[in-house]
Amino acid sequence: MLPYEHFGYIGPMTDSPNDVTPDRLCKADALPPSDQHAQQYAAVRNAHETELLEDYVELIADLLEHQGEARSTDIAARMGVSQATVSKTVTRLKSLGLVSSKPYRSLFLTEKGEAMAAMSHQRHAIVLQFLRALGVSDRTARIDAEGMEHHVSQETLEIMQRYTREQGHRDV
Amino acid sequence: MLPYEHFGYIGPMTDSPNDVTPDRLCKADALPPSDQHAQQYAAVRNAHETELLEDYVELIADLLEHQGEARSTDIAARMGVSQATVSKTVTRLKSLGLVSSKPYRSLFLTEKGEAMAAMSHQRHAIVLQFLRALGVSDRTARIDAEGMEHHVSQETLEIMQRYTREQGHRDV
DNA sequence: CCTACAAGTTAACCTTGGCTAAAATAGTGT
DNA sequence: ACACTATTTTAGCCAAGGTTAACTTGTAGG
Ligand SMILES: [Mn+2]
Ligand SMILES: [Mn+2]
Ligand SMILES: [Mn+2]
Ligand SMILES: [Mn+2]
Repeated sequence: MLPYEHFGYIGPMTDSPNDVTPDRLCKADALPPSDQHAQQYAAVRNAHETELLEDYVELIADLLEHQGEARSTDIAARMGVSQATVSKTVTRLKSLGLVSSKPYRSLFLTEKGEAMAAMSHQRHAIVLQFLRALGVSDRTARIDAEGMEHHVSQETLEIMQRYTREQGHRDV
Repeated sequence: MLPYEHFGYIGPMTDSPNDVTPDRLCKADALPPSDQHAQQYAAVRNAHETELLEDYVELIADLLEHQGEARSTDIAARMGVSQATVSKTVTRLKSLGLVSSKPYRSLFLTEKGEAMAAMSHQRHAIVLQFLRALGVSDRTARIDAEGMEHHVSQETLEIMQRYTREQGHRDV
């Protein structure tokens, strides 16, 4: 069931970027202080709380823009998930005030939902364009961006933006 | 509860890397075909199935290396989670054949667990070093890497490695 | 108009990953 | 040996995100 029977091979690689390991070859790198380490994991758990919501509102906004309406059938197809699952998640989105709809009708975003969609879309685009600028293939960049986007801080986003901009001016 | 009341501001930014939008200013960018889009989300769901396991075995390996033993108290402290939660997750890790221990004793990794820990550690290190090479601060890089690592494909990992290596030779 | 079929909802179930509170075990010091 | 403390486990709770199967509603054709 779990896809971890095969561990995809990661070419030749040592622990440090340049092979030599100049100073201390003892004790790899030490663990960060316990409380800081805990905050790292907490940040990840935090991101997990909102990522599905972000993907939903982003997708709903895209459907509204590109097809004129957001039907839960389309969401189910695009998310690769059953309609029942979409229905339940939409209930949650409504209870959070992100989405509005009348029963058996198609979906709309509230102001708050639109704001979240806009932020998510922008962040998603920055990550995707950055990966492409790095040289990642379109297909892979889309897959990686879909997951990475939820774990990229403001600081990193700005650096990615700058890299993409400069890289775009350099060669193309 | 949900931390999405405030939307962290992302500086001035338009949709395309260079501001001008040369050709089509109509219709942003189109949605990918439905089945491809579904595969993106499926890949993310897939990563979510293993990421906690990966973090656990990685942490257990680190504790074994740096402290000589892996006690569930330490794991709980480092993960920022209750001991009961650790106990339950460890049960799952054991049932998956990744961890072994006798009741009330500290933890060890099986062969399989060590293999997973080694892969995860390596991938984590590549992502962390890449972020630092990009110019992200240590603290932020650690936080982002903790989440991103689980969503970075082989292809992207190799590109990150190459970037880090070249960047390391360029200035430093 | 009414009937089929498509679309949406609900019910019942499952696993994961959190929690608290209480019970069991291990280890330590006197 | 025994009692106290720290550690680990268990039990019972919860929410999220998934499933299938059955039910309801909307809509388009004849
Ligand atoms: Mn997105
Ligand atoms: Mn996403
Ligand atoms: Mn890791
Ligand atoms: Mn991680």
